[in-house]
Amino acid sequence: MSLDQSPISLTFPDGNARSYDAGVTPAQVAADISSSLAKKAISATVNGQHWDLQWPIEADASIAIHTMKDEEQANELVRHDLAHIMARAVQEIWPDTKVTIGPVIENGWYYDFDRAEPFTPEDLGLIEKKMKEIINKRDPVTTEVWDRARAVQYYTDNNEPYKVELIDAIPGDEPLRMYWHGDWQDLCRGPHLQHTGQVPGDAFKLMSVAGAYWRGDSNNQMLQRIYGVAFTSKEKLKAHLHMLEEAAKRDHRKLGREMDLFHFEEVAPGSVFWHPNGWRLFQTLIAYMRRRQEAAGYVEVNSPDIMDRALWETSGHWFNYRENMFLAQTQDDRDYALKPMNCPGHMLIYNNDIRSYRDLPLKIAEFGKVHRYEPSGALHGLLRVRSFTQDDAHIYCTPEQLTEECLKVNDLILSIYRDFGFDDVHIKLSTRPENRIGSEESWDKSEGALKTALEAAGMSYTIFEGEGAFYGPKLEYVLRDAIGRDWQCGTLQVDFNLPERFNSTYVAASGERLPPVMLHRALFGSLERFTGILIEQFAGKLPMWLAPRQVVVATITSDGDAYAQEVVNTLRAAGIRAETDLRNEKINYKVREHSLAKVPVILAVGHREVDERTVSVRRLGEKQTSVQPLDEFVAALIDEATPPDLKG
RNA sequence: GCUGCUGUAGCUCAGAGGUAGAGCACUCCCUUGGUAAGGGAGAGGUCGAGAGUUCAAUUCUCUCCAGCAGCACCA
Repeated sequence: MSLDQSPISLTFPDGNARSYDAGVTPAQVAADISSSLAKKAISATVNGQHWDLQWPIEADASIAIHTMKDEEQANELVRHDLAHIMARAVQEIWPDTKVTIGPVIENGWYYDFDRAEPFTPEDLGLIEKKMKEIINKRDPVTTEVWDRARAVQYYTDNNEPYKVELIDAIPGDEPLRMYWHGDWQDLCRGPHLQHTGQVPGDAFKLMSVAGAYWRGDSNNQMLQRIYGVAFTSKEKLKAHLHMLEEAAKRDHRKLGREMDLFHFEEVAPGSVFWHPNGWRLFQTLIAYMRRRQEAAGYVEVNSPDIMDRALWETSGHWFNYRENMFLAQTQDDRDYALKPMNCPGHMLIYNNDIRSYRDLPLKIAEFGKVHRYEPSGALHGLLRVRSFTQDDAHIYCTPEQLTEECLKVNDLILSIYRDFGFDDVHIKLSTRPENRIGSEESWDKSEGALKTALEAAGMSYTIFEGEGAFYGPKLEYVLRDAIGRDWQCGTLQVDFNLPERFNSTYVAASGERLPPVMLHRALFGSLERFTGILIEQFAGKLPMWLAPRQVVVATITSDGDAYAQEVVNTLRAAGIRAETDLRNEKINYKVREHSLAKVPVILAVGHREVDERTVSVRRLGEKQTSVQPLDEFVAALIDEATPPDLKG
């Protein structure tokens, strides 16, 4: 762009600077340093911006030249180039396919196509083969800047309507960048590699085809999306594929069957049939939460599952969420609905008495089961269901108490997550959505209260504009699990609206009747979902205090039956969840079966144990065993099985 | 809800236009065996549901239901 050829100074990461003519490209700079760097270079960072080797530099700048050793830049370029190479491969095989967009994502990329015929799994093999051919051609990547009119004309002529639409959506009037790999061309921000041969041909894999809406909008046409994963080396690809296999082994749906925790039926899609083992785990969680909430000053209530339409009209659910509610038809000409939330019921409990400022904050908790008609495609094991139990609570307080109550909830949530080994928690703050009730003023206040509390607690958070609930903004607590996946669990919402809709008041010190502020909060969120998350977090190997069966006492021969029963009785008396296995099977068989079912402790008893009043202890996942006196073992296990909140 | 795929015994899966098979699990018998599958016998299926094509459908076609992956959704 610049006409003058005045020298500019480029500063390298080691602090040295060199002088070049304005308009020099990183490729020229690399060649100036060494011919081997010129070959190996993949891109540059110029003034902190990821920069194509072909882009000119017009002013003084800092510069770093990247090679494949720079993992972050290399991954981005490899994935981005593969997106283009895949699109080119697809269009070479099926020329009538229209291209749309193909961004880099975590571990890989995807590209969305419009093609009448669906891609089959076999097609993926064809495409992959073609991609490797393109890589082997080592086609140089070239780039030009076009003005919009030319770009629009080009795509119109080439029957690529999606690209035209994309250009129309790019704001302003800035020129557009075009990229070529051989003859194939795409509109693209860049940067890209020097040539297709810089992509490692053995470090990528096409993973799946699925539908995806054009521009993410379900009103738009559905396109076909092909996902790929790519890395800078074959070893890294293998490691990633291995990690996926490991994650699949943690799948709570699979473990739920193996551990005999729950199942689903066609007659109740999205609703759980809890088996004895699963229900024990579920109840252990509820008992824990009940203790924590009681200690934090909550009172527990229970409200009806089915309530009249009138209530849901008052709360606003009837107008905002009726599509997603289960309705109950009866012979008395009334419309009922299964509760999708507990809050309206709690409003009625609040309103059933005259509340004084002395009663506030009033913290009403309920392990209420709610029903929501979730879209069929959303259902996923325990993680997304149509009926679930919330550890729900509503805190009624004065405006003055609001920030402090938010802080208390925040502390409680973090403390509880730590008890389950979740130390890595981040927070999302979702603000007023388009569809909402209540005044701007009340939204200002409630969003402000959440921000103030977070800042007072020194918590960092990410804002999600327009993602709040229809009645108020919300905080969402997101856990990162053992293998780096994020799970949204707890939530805290401020609500000025429901108290107003229900005409709720409290008597202030002045004698005035004032509306309380209300907090909605859930810590586990959905008990069903949290159970699923725990199963995946621990890969089924639950900590002792959560394990539904903590001990199985397995006999080696039937001579040990009486003693085994005695051991179980002793354990049960000590509050341990223990069972006998007296079956006529070999100890190997029993050990295998209980190990697969993830029972944390197997006690084998044979002649020696009977004679010496000991147990042979085998821990889940350990090969060696240890023989211990029964009393000693029980004492140690009691300690280990004590829930974290009850430990001294 | 949308796109694609799938649905056969409790589980994991094979099969084929002529009303079905394996392994494990289950029941019984033998076996009393010291830390991840001892041996034998037996029982078990309207092949997801309904309709259509056909002499004949579990197999082919259509509709519905459910599941899986992704998208959209998630008060």
